[in-house]
Amino acid sequence: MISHEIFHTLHQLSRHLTNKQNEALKPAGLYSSQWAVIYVLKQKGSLTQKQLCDYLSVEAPPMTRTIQRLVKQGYVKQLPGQDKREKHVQLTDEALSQYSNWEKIVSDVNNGLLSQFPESSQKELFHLQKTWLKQLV
Amino acid sequence: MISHEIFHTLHQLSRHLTNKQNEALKPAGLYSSQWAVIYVLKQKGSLTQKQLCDYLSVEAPPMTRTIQRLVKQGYVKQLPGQDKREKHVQLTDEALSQYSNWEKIVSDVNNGLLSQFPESSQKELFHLQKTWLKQLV
DNA sequence: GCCTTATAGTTACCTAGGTAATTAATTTCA
DNA sequence: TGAAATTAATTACCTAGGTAACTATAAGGC
Repeated sequence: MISHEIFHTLHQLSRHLTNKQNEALKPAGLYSSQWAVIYVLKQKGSLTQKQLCDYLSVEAPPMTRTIQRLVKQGYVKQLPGQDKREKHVQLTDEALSQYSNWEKIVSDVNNGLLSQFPESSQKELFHLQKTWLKQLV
Repeated sequence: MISHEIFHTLHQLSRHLTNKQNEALKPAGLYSSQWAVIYVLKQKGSLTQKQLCDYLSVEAPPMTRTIQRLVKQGYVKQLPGQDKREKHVQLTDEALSQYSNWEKIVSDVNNGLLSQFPESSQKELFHLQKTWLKQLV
């Protein structure tokens, strides 16, 4: 019965990686959950909170909190949409000007975490994860 | 730059699996974090909280909370050790008598989550995860 | 022996993410 | 058109896990 071990190892890996990312982002005043939102917004431009939830597979309430913190820090603004229920979220100029710094911080920590792990293994792992996840969702 | 995708996929997988386990355990009145403790205690017999933290790679405060809930539910007891700072934790008879039910619940949900994922892939994924984790810790 | 340091556990407080219930705006449909 | 159902976002409250500060016990150095 290998299932228990797979789940446990995956859980530990996930926590470890998140912790390391948070540690690296701390000097920048950001948390990993905030970075995830910023990263998506940088690529997509403007999204409703619902769209952000769908992209990141997160429920609405935690998304509301993460965005409100980003708004308070001045990194994100919420614009009312045609549909008045929606809030269109986008990065501020301040966030755009800092993006490359943040991107470097995250790239560096990620590369450090992967540095001893051969690229072929990375690709294989990624492929397996993606395949499994696709079956589950 | 594959790193961001690996981290994101792994994070999503971990959340999804935990959510499914919690859902399955709900009728039994248990949470996945409690099950993790019970599972270790069943195999090891009696452990101090420190040892439990080390086995599960969890900090002391969340372990205290999880154990206190298990104590309140009558599934775990804390015995003072030779070293009076320590608390030796072990399963109660009540927990032992229910263990096989819980074990079946978790096995079933785990197997369900893995049912479409070939066993060779499971083994490969587990191997890669374990290898990576070993490098990180 | 005594004082300092280390360790086990707890408490308080933080982020991350989940469900349930609520509100306001939009759709649907009879 | 007007009532009912749906949807986007929020609020309140829960578990999960992290750090910092604290308490009580144990271990070491003098």
